[in-house]
Amino acid sequence: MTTLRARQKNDRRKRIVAEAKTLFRRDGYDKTTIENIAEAAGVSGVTVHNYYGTKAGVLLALVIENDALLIDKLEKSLPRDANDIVELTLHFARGVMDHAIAHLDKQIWRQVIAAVTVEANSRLSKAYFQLDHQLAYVLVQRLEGMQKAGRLPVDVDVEHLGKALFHLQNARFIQFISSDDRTEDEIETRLRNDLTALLSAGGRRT
Amino acid sequence: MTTLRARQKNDRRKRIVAEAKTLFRRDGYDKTTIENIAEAAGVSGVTVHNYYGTKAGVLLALVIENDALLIDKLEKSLPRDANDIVELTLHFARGVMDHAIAHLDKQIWRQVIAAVTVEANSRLSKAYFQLDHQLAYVLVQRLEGMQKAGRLPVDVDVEHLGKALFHLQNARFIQFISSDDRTEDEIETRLRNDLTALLSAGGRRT
DNA sequence: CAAAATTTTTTATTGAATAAAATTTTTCGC
DNA sequence: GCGAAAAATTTTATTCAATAAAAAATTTTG
Repeated sequence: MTTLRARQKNDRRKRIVAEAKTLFRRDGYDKTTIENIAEAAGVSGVTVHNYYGTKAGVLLALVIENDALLIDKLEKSLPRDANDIVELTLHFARGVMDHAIAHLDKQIWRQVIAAVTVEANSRLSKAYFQLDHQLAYVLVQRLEGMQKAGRLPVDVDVEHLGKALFHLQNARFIQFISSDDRTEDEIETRLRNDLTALLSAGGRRT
Repeated sequence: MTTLRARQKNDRRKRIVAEAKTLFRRDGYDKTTIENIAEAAGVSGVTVHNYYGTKAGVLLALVIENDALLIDKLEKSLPRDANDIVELTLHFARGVMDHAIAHLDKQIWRQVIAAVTVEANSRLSKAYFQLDHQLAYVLVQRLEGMQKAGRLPVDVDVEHLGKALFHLQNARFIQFISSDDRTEDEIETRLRNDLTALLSAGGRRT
């Protein structure tokens, strides 16, 4: 049995997040005030604070919703028969960037990254990192597939490899959003350079 | 000829940054107010704003000062005769973490990362990224040395490799400061795992 | 239906950030 | 050196995020 109280709370949460997304997209993060969001959602400003702690908290909540979709999307779109690590990772990186830009602009993504860093121990940040982890695992799974198909040396630890690739991709993603005029192509090139350099540096296989 | 005005301005800058460092370290970032800093430095709060824009701006200014020292330190301490990439990078990472912790605590470093992300286009953030770039180049130089000494395949692009290694190290550094109880050893292990996985995944050299 | 429990709203305060006006200090030509 | 002009700081005022405590409203439960 869901009590009335629980349902109302849920409704308010939904309204707050939905209205926040609309306002953030329309007016930008800075120009949207907590009061604006509260008014649009039909609650008081303090209630927004009670629910999400900070303005960035509201932002994180909506990003987390969207990112859950990204995982599904990547799980479907990431090729299972990739020939090499580079192409796999670049495909992954494209998926992440496309998805990000489709939902929020760079200025707002910078706020997201800042928020999960400063409030790294908050409930919402942990949820965010949890999703990052799942995202990295999509990559790990594909690498396992490649290893089984003999396209990757058997002595490679695919879990470590997947996480490393994810980190690299993430670093470049942050670079992508950190400047308004850095293009996806530019970032793709850099990531490709990272990967080819690293992979070619291993050398001397027996 | 340095005018009196220029000298006074310089003095004020120095006082603000020095007092801010003392206060941030003693009371923490959040509990230190701009007014506290201003009072300690003998100026008005608005002057601090005029000089550095934001509280985070003051923090960045002092971090930039310290990071210049880090570059010198690493340039000296990073071994020129490293046998492999892994040991070189781990040494580098240690240097960065040790230096960071020696100057400010993790909570404050989180503010630094957040600040350079949100205000990615500000003067101070650009200066910060510039130092990051120089830092990465210390690594690049060592790699060049290794390549010349025949400890690295000649077809490896050391500039790309150095930047990639730096990014990876940086990602792990951010992870290091993101939780108060993550140790340097723990991070070293993770970075080692990243590197060995990536380097072993390259394979099939002719 | 009424008391108890829960939640939201109201009210108030602190501090960052920003802008404009007022004041002080330095500079520079004479 | 003096005084006007220029430059910088301080004062004053405002908006908004964040937080806390008290008050009010609503739901739950016996």
